[in-house]
Amino acid sequence: MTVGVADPGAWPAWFDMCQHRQMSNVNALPLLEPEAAEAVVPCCPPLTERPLSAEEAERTARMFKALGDPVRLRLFSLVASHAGGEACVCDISDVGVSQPTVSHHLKKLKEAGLLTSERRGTWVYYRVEPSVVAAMGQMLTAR
Amino acid sequence: MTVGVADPGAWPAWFDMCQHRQMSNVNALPLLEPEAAEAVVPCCPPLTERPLSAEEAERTARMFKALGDPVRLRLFSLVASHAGGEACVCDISDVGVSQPTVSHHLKKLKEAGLLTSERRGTWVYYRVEPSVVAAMGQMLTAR
DNA sequence: GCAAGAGATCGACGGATGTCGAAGCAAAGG
DNA sequence: CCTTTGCTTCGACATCCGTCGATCTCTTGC
Repeated sequence: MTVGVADPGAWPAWFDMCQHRQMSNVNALPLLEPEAAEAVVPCCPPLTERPLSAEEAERTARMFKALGDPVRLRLFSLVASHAGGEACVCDISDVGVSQPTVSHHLKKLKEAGLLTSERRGTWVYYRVEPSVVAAMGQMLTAR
Repeated sequence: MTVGVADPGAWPAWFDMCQHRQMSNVNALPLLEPEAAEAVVPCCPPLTERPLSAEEAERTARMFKALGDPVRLRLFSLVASHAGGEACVCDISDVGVSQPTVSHHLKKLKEAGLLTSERRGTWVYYRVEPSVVAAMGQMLTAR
């Protein structure tokens, strides 16, 4: 079954916030209602739009930090570029560190919301969480 | 005068690679010659395109790591969103840490290539390096 | 039930990193 | 020249973090 984000309390709250639409009029009430056609999008506005609050920075930094390690970055790109959109740990374990270390880094990526995992039989498969990655990309948008 | 990236040997090589044009008409060629029409492209391909090599991961992780600290992220967004595209240190020093610490983090951001600095009179102004930020954004592209 | 294989967790260790106060340096005025 | 102001550098310290070997858990197959 799907394991998903390891720590359930890690970022559900902000992710909900991030799901809010943000267009012209931010009259967007968080609850009910069939959201207006367009953007549920950005969550996190471009970093150029306005200064981040301390809390926003805290949450967001966690995601960037997850990609701030060479081994994790390789693991992530291995998963992201793997055929079928997912990869078994055994498929990506050859990054020059021990197996416990690989496991450790995959856990970090999961906690940051960048990956999800699912056990199927003997193997555990990881896949990327596109919405979170997209949100990060948004923040680096030119304007 | 312009200080630019602190350590000149930090990432010049790969940055050259990253400078290659990529769109139809980003004809803004810094130097001589109209290279073949289209894409010499992204420098850093999307992370989903292919697994990163160890060296690529090393270089790239340095940039993401720079944004992997809450204080640095706030400083970066303060500079990025500041009127005029630049900010004096005194304009952005109110992030809850001591002034030496602010200076330390700005240095890190500079070393990562995300910011440049220039002294004008008594003040030092920081501004973002758009091409580097864009390159990071590229890597988080959906495909 | 038991052995084997795939991953996760634990505990330990060493090096990296964020933080501060103190001191240094540079420009601008007196 | 000396002071003030803005910022960087230095040294010290505590914490975080990446790494590993050993161990544990879970699943499969005999």
